Order: sequence, then C-alpha cells, then structure tokens
Amino acid sequence: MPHISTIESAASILRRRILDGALGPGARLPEEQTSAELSVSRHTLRAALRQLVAEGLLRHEPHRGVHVPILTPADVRDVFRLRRLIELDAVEGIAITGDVPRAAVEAVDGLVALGRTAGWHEVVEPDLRFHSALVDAAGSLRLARTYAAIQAEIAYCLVQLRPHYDRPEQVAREHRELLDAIVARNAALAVELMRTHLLDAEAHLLGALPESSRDRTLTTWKE
Amino acid sequence: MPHISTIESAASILRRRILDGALGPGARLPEEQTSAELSVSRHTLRAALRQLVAEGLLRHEPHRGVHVPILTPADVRDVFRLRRLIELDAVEGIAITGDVPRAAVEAVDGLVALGRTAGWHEVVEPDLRFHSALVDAAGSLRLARTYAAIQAEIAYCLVQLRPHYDRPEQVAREHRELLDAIVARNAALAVELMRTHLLDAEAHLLGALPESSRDRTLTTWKE
DNA sequence: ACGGCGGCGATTGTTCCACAACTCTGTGGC
DNA sequence: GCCACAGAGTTGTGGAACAATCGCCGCCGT
Repeated sequence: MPHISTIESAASILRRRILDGALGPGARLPEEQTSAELSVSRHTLRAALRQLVAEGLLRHEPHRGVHVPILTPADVRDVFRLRRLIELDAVEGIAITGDVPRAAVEAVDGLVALGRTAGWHEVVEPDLRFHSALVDAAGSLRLARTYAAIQAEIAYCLVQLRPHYDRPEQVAREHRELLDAIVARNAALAVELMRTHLLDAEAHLLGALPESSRDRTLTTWKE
Repeated sequence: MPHISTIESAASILRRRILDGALGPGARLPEEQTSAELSVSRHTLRAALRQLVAEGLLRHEPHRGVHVPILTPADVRDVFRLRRLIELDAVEGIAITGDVPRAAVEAVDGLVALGRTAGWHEVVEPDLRFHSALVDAAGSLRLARTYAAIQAEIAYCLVQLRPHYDRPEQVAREHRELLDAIVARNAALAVELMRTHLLDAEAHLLGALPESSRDRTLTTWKE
C-alpha cells in the first residue's frame, strides 16, 4: 500500500523522532543499532541519514557517524535570517497578486480555534503549515524546496522552545492579522507584520535557548 | 593523501560531466553502466546520485532512475529568482560592513585580465567564483549552502548559454564596477548594479534558451 | 484495425555478508 | 606524565542476490 519507498519512511520516522525530542541535541545514531530498530538494512538507513543530513537535521562527520546537532544562538540567527529572506519575499508576492492559498486560511482558522490551554503540538503544527503554505504559494519550486529544508530546522528550534511556547491565543491573533493584511492586498503591511512576527519568534527563541545549549552532553541517546 | 571519500569523488566526476555538457539535457544515468564506468559499486554510485539530486543537478523518478533535467524558461526564472534573493542580500550586507572577501577581488582581477577572445571556461569560472565568494562572505552558513546548491544549476544554465557567452570584456567591466561600489561601501549602488547584472544574465539566458527547450515542454515532475 | 490483457526483459530498490579503513580507548613502556 | 601501539568497535565500500516495478511487445477478443 505504501507507494512510499523504504528509505523515505525510515527518514520520516527519524525526522519525527528528532522533532519530537526523542533524539535530543548531540544524540548519536549508530548505524547498526539504528538500522536494527527500524528493521531496515544498513544501506537503506545510510541513505535515509544522508537525506536528513541534506535537510540540515543531522550532521555527518567522516568515520564518526551522524549526530543531532546542538544549535547555538548563531545557528538560530542564521536559520531565521534565511527564513526572513524567503518568507518576506513570498508574502510580498502573494499580497500583491492576492493569490491566497486555501491551506494558509485553513491553518489560521485552526489556530484561532485553539483554546488557551492548547498543547504544544496543536499550536506548532498549524503554525508550520501556515508558513509553508505561503511559501509554496509563492510559485517557486526552488524557493519552496529551500524553505522545506530549513523548516525542518525551524521545527527543531521550536522543539527546544516547547516549554516557553505557551500563548496560543497570541500566536493565533498575530497570524490572523497577517492573513488579513494579505487578503486585503496590503503588501507593505503584510511584509511588516511578517517581519515583526519572525523577529519576535527569533528573539523569543534566543532568550530561551542558552540554558539548553550546554546542559546535554554528547553521549545522550535513549531508546 | 586526500581524505576525500569515494562517493564525493564519484559525485564530482559526474558533476563535471554535467557541467561540461558531456551529459546533455535529458540524459539518463543507468546505475549498472555508470557505476562500472566510474569503477565504484552500485551502492556508492547511488549515494553520489542522491547527492547530485539534492543539489538539483539531477532528477530522480522512482523505479525509473535519474536523468539530467531539461531546463524550461520557467526553471531559469525560478533559479534566478532565488539567486537574486540571496545575492542581493549578501551584497547589501557586505557593502555595509565593507568586509570584502579577498577571493572576490582576485576573481574580478582574473576577469579583467582576460582577453576578448577568452574561452567559455575561462570566463565562467572566475564569474562563479566571484559570486560564491560574495555569498560565502555574507557570514551565513545556510545562505552559503543554499547558494552552493543552486549555483550548480546556475552553472548548468550557463552551459547551455555557452555559444552566446562571448563578451568577456563586458562581463569584466560589470564585475569591476560592482566590486568598486562594494569597496566604496555604497550599498544602494552595489545592490542596484547586482540586480541589473543578474537581470541581464537572466534575460540573456532566456533569449538563448528557447531553441533548446521548445522540443519538449516537459515538466516531467508530474507524478 | 483498435484497444485492453498479460507475460517478459531490463532497471531500480533493498537486503545480506564480507572486509577494508578509520576512530576511540585503554594499556604498558619509558 | 607522556607517547606508542594494539585491540575493539564503528563507519566506508564492494559484491552478489533477490524482490519490486516499469516499459515493451505480442496476443486476443470485439
């Protein structure tokens, strides 16, 4: 039934583990052991790892295996710099053409429907969907591909922010305003709202990060 | 002895073949045959192909192998859109900080040193070096990584433009002006020069492309 | 003729096994 | 204490085999 290749499914299992926090920063992924856990051969596992490395979710060092990277404040700034570049361009284009993707509207609707005690996953998921829907709608295959690559890292950033990400109603309001500006085809306002939204998220993340950027040691790996 | 892995060297051989035009648009790369040619195992070859697919130099279709993509005008526009986004941001940053990378200066020196009958390779190589030096100097790892990914496609665009890329002195002059604006820390001028430079290149490419892209309107990625 | 139906060869996807190449660690000599 | 070195464990690469899938071609019924 799955038209999905084994390696893709292996990759997505690992991706989920990283984004769920089951594999913490610095965790190593021994090939033998990991391939056994996923019931795939070592070759297939290596292909999946390669893909995740290309996505930026894992790092590879020759003859030393792959490991979950430990994000530094510089990394966060770097990710958000590229993110701003892409999303601001996308939002501007969409606000001008008025070609608002349905998925973005639905994602925002989902956000505003959340109560103020919504869990982390319930908030983050539509948030990510909203942003990627916008970028996808920008009509550039390569822009979308690039964004997809760093969104994995963005999500990974947000994982570390989980305990601090506790104001769903504010997130919903900001996105609603942003979407309104877009459908009103007020490009200048939309871009400005997006910029402050992203800068806020970055600042929030940077403020929450330091404590977690040095607590875990490199040998953490759990089963 | 090079600590270069077998798969990296295989990938770079194939990369060169594509950029040299030895593998034309639409060419297929059968695993058995190609791995035999490169004297590597199929596993290693597949890993190399995977990498080139991630770089955008090859396309992969399940159970149908990989092939050199056929660029459409839409592809060229797409590549240059992302390219503009990245390079304009990088140039602006560098022109503000005044932190001009030595490699960029050397690349431009190389360009101006060329005679008007310089061959295609002699022009394109320092051109690419100049642009990637600027992006590298922007101080963003992910920006540089993204640019490196699409520069492969840029080079692949230029390959198809080879017969039309015949005015080395104009290329040299434009780059010299751009570099001067940067060292003069005139950010606005530098950005403007870069923008027109890139738009020119794109228009030039689009004008030269139709003959080779009209045979197959393509977009094989329809799945 | 025409358009499915099914088999067949070729290519890709995945696995198992083996071994070389390399890193890491701990032990012993100095 | 420091260096060297052997040993264990992990990663990198190769070879062969088999399963899964695609494309093609001929067969057949209408």
